[in-house]
Amino acid sequence: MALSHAIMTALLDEELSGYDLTRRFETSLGFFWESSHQQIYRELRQLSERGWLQATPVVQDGRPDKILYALTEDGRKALAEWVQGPTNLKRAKDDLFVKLYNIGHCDPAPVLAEIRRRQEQHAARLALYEKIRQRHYAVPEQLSAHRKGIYLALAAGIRHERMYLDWCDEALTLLKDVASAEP
Amino acid sequence: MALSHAIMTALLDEELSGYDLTRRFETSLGFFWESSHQQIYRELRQLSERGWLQATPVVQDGRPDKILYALTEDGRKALAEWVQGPTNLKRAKDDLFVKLYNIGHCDPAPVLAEIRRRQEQHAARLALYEKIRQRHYAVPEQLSAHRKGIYLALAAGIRHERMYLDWCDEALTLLKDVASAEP
DNA sequence: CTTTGATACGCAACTTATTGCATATCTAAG
DNA sequence: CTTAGATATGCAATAAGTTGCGTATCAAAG
Repeated sequence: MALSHAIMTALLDEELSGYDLTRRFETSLGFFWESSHQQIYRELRQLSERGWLQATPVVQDGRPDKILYALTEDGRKALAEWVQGPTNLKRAKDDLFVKLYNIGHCDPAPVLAEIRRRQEQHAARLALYEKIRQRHYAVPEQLSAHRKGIYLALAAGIRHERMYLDWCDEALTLLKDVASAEP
Repeated sequence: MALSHAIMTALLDEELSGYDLTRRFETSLGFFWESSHQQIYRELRQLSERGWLQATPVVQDGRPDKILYALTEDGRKALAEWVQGPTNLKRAKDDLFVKLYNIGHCDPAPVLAEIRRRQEQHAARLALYEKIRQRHYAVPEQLSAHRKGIYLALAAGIRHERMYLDWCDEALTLLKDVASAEP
């Protein structure tokens, strides 16, 4: 159960609607945690039923009505307990690595192409993260505790993208003659 | 559907039982793809029903009987198609990053402790991967295409562990006064 | 006055993954 | 002789995630 905690984390200091949360999960928090709007809405309903969120319908003018969700005291307590509890480390589960095991049995060209695509994607992400860092987290030592936490998540993202790009270089160099040579 | 492809990949050049596969998923392939034996057995049954695997019961002497699974021609074709197809990139979904967002709202001590635990886990993994590299992949340029692929998965693992360890250092340094200061 | 697009919400069906439990056989150690 | 441990397989229940579809409202552009 982790999406629920990610949602509650997003609600730590603001009330948000399902739609707002969907936006959040496309940026910031979403850099580390993806989710579809369908699942977010379902999770929100379940969390309200469990008493961890307070739902407030808001009638709007000029746009469709919405439901704002706020973290309750119970929710805050449950979240704190989860943060305090143990975290189990999970493997990445990247399909590309499984595909790499198939080189030598399949045509390697599509795998090579995929690595090049990754190179672009990760370069784009890195650029985005770097920009955010420069704008909002230029001097990490001077940030509040809360923002240090967020900065560190961003820093992990930056390190990850750099690492991945370096790996792509290594992979493309090592495989450059494989592409044409073997079937 | 990716576990099924990981299983088929493991069966590329040997017949294995569910038990054997469970072992494989605790080492080698398992460094990048975790799975429980229950799920593996279920997947094996489904893949046999779909005709992608051929199941052969083997009566054993001295130990319990088993079922050996081999990749069929159809299975090989399906796997090749999957390798050729697009790969969608997935976010890591590490709970620890969500927890980082909670620093400043919760007691940060347990998060710090978790980062130290990660440091140990990743150091251990790195040592293991390095050992495997030294033993079997010392000169990557001279490997066959197939083993180059496996080596690159290992290389990604090594880079990942190193990157994570560096990040842990950064995090612990940045948070070292937060631990005592804020509630 | 119609289309496009953003906002706002959700159901249903399906697949995938996790957790807990259960059952055997045989070896080797004590 | 009994117990621990490796080998070998599985069911059932639950949780989590994905995919496809459906319903609205309203603004602004054409």
